[in-house]
Amino acid sequence: MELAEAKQVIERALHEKKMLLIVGACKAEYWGRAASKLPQGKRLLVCKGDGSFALHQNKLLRPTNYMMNATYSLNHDPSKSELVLEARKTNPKETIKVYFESIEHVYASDMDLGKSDLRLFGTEKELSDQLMQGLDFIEPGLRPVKQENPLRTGMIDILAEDAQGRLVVIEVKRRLADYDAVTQLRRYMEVVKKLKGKETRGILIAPEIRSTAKDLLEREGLEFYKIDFEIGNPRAKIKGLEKKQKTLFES
Amino acid sequence: MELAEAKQVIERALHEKKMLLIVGACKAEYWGRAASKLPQGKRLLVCKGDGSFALHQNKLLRPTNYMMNATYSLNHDPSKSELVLEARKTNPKETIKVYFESIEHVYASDMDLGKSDLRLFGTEKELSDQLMQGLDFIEPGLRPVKQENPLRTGMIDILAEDAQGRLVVIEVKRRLADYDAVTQLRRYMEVVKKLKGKETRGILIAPEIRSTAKDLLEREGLEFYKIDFEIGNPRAKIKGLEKKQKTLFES
DNA sequence: GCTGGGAGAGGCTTA
DNA sequence: TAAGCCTTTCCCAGC
Repeated sequence: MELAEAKQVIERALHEKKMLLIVGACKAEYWGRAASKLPQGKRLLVCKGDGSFALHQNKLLRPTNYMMNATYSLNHDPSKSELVLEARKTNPKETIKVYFESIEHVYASDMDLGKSDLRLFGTEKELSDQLMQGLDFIEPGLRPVKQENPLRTGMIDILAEDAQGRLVVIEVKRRLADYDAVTQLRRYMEVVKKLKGKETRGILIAPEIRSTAKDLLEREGLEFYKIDFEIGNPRAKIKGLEKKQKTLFES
Repeated sequence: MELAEAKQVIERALHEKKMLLIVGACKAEYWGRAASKLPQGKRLLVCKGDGSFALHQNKLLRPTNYMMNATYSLNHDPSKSELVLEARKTNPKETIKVYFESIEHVYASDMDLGKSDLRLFGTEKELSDQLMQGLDFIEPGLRPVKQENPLRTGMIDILAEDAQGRLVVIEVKRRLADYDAVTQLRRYMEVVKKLKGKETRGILIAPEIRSTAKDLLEREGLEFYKIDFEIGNPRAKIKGLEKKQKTLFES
């Protein structure tokens, strides 16, 4: 395809905020939060109606170069037989230059910008909501008190109270809990204990826990419950639960 | 475009590991680590040669649905006038089904899978390499001992020794350091202190630090140096440095 | 607009 | 494979 011809199509597509696809041989340079150089090669460039810019190779999910809220300038230098697309943005200031040596394919589609209409199920918030409905299945008399309790240094997922009137800090993870999850829980537990000046427990609820994280958790006298939840529609359904070690306060 | 015709092109492209682009009206369902439903709408589907699958709307950088290492099955039900592309993978087990009602455009390009040929500058590793060249500009007599020192629970970016022979654990961040960066540093510092049984310092080097993180850092007696570096080619250049509070061991 | 934190994070490296 | 961690993380919700 002639570069001059491609330029026409591209300019029009960008102006009309269409979904623009370009397949061609190019090199690219990026300067902004970091910097990068991409040598010559055949690539796919996708420019979306909202100013999203993504240059893809034929592997991996993520683009090699990308930009949000880009504004474009397009320049064709016939003497160098090169079509240069420059994407810019401010805050932070970034630039990507794509130098097309040849263009194999251009396609522009009038696609609705629409709102994000994806409905996602099985998020951490959903799981937390479900737990707020009741915690008796974990332990009789354990009842949720407050969800998303803000502390200076983070947010307690669920604050609860057990049958003995002790405060229970609950940290929820929708997937493999790691070292950070446990240090988070410990931190919140310590804050609450200091704040309220009474015995406080810390419970981590997750489908799984990393071994090193489990070690720390046990050393700190925190509790872990393995939760088995079904990703459902419209909400996560808790299928099972398994206690992984004794409570500090159990004999 | 006829669905039956599209099916031929798509099947061939997938088999030949070409970069495949499909623009069409579809709905989609995902089931795996979470679950999602995407109602009818015009979208772009990109299937790459390495099995990367991404369904894009005309906004945002990230796809609404995606999968790595997908294997495909394609089915055309003429009675329902529907072309169904199913992407599957195991570990974890995931499925995406895309139901095409109509297809506006299909394009397949024989694009090299190649190796990742992007050269990126201004990474943390680069910054760390630069610091390994010498730390005298931070403090006279401070010298790097080891880079990327592995611990059971993580990696020390730089282990150094100061003029007094004390071990210094250095954590480097290329951008705003957060609470986690400080807990990381504290963890490594504690491990080293216990291991070596002698006075140990912990230094965080970053262009900026979050206020809550700074609080923790100061409470823990750790040190923060604000680094000002220029993203260069081929390496980050350290332009300036500012000490943000006194060392524990200073009067 | 900036800030904080989750994500179906992705992707890389090493044990 | 699991663990740990960096990323031009992206993205959203809250302030």
